[in-house]
Amino acid sequence: MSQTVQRALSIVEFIAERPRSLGEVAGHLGVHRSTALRLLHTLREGGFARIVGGRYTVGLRLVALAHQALDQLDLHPVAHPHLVRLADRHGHTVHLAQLVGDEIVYVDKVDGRGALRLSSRVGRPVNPQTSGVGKAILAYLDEASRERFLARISYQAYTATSITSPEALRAELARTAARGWAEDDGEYEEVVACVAAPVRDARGRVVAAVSVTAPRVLAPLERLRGCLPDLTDTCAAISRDLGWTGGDQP
Amino acid sequence: MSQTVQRALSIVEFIAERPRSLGEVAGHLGVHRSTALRLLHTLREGGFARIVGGRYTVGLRLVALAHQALDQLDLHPVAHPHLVRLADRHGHTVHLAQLVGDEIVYVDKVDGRGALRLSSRVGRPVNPQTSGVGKAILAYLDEASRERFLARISYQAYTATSITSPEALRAELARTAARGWAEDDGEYEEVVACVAAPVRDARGRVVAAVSVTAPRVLAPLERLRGCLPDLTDTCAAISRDLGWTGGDQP
DNA sequence: CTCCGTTGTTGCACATGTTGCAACCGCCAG
DNA sequence: CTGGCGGTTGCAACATGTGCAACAACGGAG
Repeated sequence: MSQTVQRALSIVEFIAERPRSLGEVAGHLGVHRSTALRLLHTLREGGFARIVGGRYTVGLRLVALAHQALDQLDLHPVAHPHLVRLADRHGHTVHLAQLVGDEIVYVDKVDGRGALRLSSRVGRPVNPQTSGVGKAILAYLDEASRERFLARISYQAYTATSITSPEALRAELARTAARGWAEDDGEYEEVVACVAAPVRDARGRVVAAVSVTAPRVLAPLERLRGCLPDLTDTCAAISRDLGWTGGDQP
Repeated sequence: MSQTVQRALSIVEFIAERPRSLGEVAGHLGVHRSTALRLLHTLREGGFARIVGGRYTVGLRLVALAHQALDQLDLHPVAHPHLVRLADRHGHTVHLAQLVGDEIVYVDKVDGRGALRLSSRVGRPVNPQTSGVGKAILAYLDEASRERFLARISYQAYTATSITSPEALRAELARTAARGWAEDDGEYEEVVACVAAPVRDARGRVVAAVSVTAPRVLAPLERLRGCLPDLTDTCAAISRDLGWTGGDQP
């Protein structure tokens, strides 16, 4: 493991929070100012950091690489037009989460029309047990993979409706599989609800999910359930674009 | 300058192109496989790389940091809803480019409805002399800044309509300033045209520009000019959201 | 205007972290 | 079964990264 590279990556994380001075970076890393300066120079030269008003912030080359990486996921460019239309028809925020390796992450987000913004962020992991997209993916994993996920979950009680045990989550996933869609009824943030449905790849495996999400004051769960026919049609269309040929709903 | 960090960043650039094996990474850097392996392990641990099917590709943590960085730009979250609506009304791709330090970069892009995709990419620099957004920003820079930009441009003739001299560019920028908008008539890619207008910050300085862009087969320049009232209104709205209070068009 | 403290920067000696090597393991094709 | 290839690891050598001391610039207080 490379200590120098770890330091550099740690700097990038630190300056992404908000612009930072050289001294703050040196303090954060616990190194001499001259060490921090050299690391920052190298990050700047590579486009991963830049200086604005005497403070260091993230460089635009990193942003370009991130977009390049998203385009490589295959799913994002295929799904994005569908998500935009779905968000447009319902006026609510739409998320796409994908199973990437052994975690589920948000890979796209299309904002709804309202002024309220949801805190989810592309690139970040999903809470698999509280989020609609997490449950919509977990419900269709093979048992061994699913149990590995369940074993890693902390079952924290974020709100009164959070799922707090593996048994309760298994029951919820069984319900999800039976009806073909998942929901989040304020289980992570009390004021947010969503419905979600799975997306299949060419071989019929569930690799992603899409959700329609809104603050409950604007759209309680019952109202979001009204989006389900359109949502599951959208997921079927994305699945077909990925080469899935199954006739029934994904 | 840190050689080890340079190597790590070079690895991230290399694997962002497409997934790469350990041997390819070692060959690209000119180092031993064990050296490349240690660097990749550190990048993986920091979330900047991951393994898929025995090959290394970009990690999702980098994607999350990029979105965080874009949110820090102040402009992107403010402008994005306006861009989405503008793209929706016209059905064409909309770009937002921002003056960041001493370069102009694409910071947002909302795809149009057609199947054709434009090659522009968020995070990447703009060609200031061929692109509408580049010209819309350059036209309003103070003379010293503008001349610095003009001095750095290579004036390559990408197409028959490219601007190929500083004099021609100065004339074009004067026209842009006089009429309040810029255009790209296939100057970088012959098949693409656009119109663009400037965005001002709270102090009235032009800090960004928005363009409506389309393949010429779908929307020749004359047709895109029809979008100009809506485009300049949108830029005025974004400018007001940034605190600009000038009464006339930006 | 002067002085002091803070921040950013640089040259250099040296400590240490990085590096390549050799060997190993697993896999696959012949 | 064998050989080649790719991924991995322990270790000694050495090349690089590091902290230190000193310097310059800047801003604020007196």
